[in-house]
Amino acid sequence: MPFRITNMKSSKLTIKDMAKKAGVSVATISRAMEPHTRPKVAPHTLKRIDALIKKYGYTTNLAAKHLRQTVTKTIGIVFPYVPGIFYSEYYTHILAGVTEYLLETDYRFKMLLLKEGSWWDDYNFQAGEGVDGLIIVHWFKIFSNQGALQRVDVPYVLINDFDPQIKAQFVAADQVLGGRLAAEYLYTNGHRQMAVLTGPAWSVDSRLRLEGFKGFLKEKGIVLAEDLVKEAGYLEHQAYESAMGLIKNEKRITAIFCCNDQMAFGVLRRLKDLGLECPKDISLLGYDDELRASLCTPSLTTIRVDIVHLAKEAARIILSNLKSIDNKEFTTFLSQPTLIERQSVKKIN
Amino acid sequence: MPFRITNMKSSKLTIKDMAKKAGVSVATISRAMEPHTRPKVAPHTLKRIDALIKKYGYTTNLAAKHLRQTVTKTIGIVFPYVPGIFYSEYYTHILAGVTEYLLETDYRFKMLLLKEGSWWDDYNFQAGEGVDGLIIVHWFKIFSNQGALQRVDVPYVLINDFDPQIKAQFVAADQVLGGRLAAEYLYTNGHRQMAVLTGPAWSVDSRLRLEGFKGFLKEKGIVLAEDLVKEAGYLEHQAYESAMGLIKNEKRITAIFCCNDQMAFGVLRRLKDLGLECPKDISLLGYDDELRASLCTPSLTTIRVDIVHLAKEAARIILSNLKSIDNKEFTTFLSQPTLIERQSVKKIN
DNA sequence: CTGTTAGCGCTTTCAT
DNA sequence: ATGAAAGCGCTAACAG
Repeated sequence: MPFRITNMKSSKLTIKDMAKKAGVSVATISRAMEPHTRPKVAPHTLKRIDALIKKYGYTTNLAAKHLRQTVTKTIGIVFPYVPGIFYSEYYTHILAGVTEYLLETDYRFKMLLLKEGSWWDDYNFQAGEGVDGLIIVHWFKIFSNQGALQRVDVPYVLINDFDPQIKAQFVAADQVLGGRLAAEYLYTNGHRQMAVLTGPAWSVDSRLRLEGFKGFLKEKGIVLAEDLVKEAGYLEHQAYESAMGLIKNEKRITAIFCCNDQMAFGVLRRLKDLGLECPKDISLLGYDDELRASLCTPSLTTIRVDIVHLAKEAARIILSNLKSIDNKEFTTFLSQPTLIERQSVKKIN
Repeated sequence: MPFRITNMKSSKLTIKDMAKKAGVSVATISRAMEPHTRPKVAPHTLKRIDALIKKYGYTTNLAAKHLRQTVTKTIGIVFPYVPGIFYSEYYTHILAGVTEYLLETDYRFKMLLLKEGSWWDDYNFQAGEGVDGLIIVHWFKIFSNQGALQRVDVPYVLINDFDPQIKAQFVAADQVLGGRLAAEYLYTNGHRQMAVLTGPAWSVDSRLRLEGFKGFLKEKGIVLAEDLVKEAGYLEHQAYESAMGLIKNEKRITAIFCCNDQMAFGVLRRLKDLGLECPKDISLLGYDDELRASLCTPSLTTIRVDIVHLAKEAARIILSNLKSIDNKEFTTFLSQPTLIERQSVKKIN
């Protein structure tokens, strides 16, 4: 016999109901609900109210509360609504870092997923939905429209995808350097004919990594052929597909630089399926240093960015900005990537 | 020269401001903001309003909006605020599944983190903070107090931690069966002296897994000694510590069943540091089948639950319940775990 | 210590 | 097609 739920929303108790039950005014109930106003209520009244609240399970209506007071004691993080994002440690470690930091504070945490362009295209999304401050990931993907970012109505910090044009607080890794490190390492190991698998077109970081990579090679007089740079959307399965063209290319490449580890894993699988060996036949260089990178065979040489640290930093900055509300500076926190040497790159001479 | 932000919140445009600018009433602006009411506004008025909205970047205040209308077109997920949760695929894959499903709909997604007991202890948390339906993970951790769960004011679905006592919609894996599979496999491979590393005390699932494990052994006349069952909070580093006592125990164990993979990885590391070999010296059995399980050395034999599928199912159910608001049944979706055989268990005779 | 009251920004009848 | 006005549930200023 199935049990039925009734829609309790309609019968939700309001502060008025509680006031009536307790024989006090709504103001008194209100005061009893917040730690810092509780001392204003007489102990015996408090006791009675608390009992009632417990009995009926009254909770304040947040919408109403936030309409009155703007402080919500909540930090939000915004991700673009792209498929597969939670399979990538890049995103989950941002979550890990931010929440780890916030857990030690009295701030709540909320994550919002935004469809592309939603912020602007449908005017019904609002930046500060119950949030005092915002950490924004892939701002470019969400705020592709001119100036939309400046309209966010709470203090915010952008993680990565650094763009000096944007006057905003950034917490980012030096992706150009990361790209350079990759190129330098491959070059030093004797590689001259290389290919690159990039992230999606909207990714500023992917562009910067490529820029750094190309930049170093250019200094060495090497130009990366157009057809040796392919987009694979940061996705493992897409890289698996795209790798084909790179490997079978008439220009015999000796190494592939993947703009994230996920894509490197895809290429690795493709190589195996093709009966090729890494690094013997083709060397591979990743980016991110995901957990799997040290476990796969061969273990993956990759560029490491301490994203958890970056995320904690973002949380720290947002909270500090909240304290000194209208007097903050656009500092830019830039973290240095490092190369983690493993087994996926062969030394050739 | 640092650039300054001014707190834009204070200067946020309201519907009144827009009405004045457009020379219409607030009602007209309101109608222009929502697709289904837009037809009620004359085309030329609409055009003028749209331009203004674009120009000033006006967005409606969600708190005010939700105070009037209860529908938010948003599904929320609630996690307990415990450290390390985003390092575990168990949680990130729940996120992956739910969002993957929701992405195909016109629902927004929001994730909330709740500190232990917050729902009840501080009465200021409210279930439906801008959410039409809720997916709740580890309900027991959040709603440890009697009846608090029943007070949630929106339709909800609980993922895992199945308890037949609770009259609610569950989407869960059959953890008892999972535990049985583990015991059966070890038993079949000749193991008789085994130990177990469990999740935190509040985890219903961990308890169920252990129950199933013990249950099977009991049928075979084997009783698990008290001191061979240790709690390690589902955490890798904690398992690394706890493993010590199990391994050095005078009762010479031949295998350890870990209630999640993370803990198995911790034990694996401990074994290595102790100069012991898995599975030669001690066999290991995990639970969850994380990505790393197939990559570590030795690869980990583990119990697999399709958590992504479970999560999608939860999202599907919540949406379907929302359609037929006060006429839903407590169906319980139970998924079957399977054993993934790899290299971490030795056959002994 | 407690109550009265204005009003946060919006949606939605009800008029016109 | 548009406007006037009530009121969602709450907080905070003010009065007592």
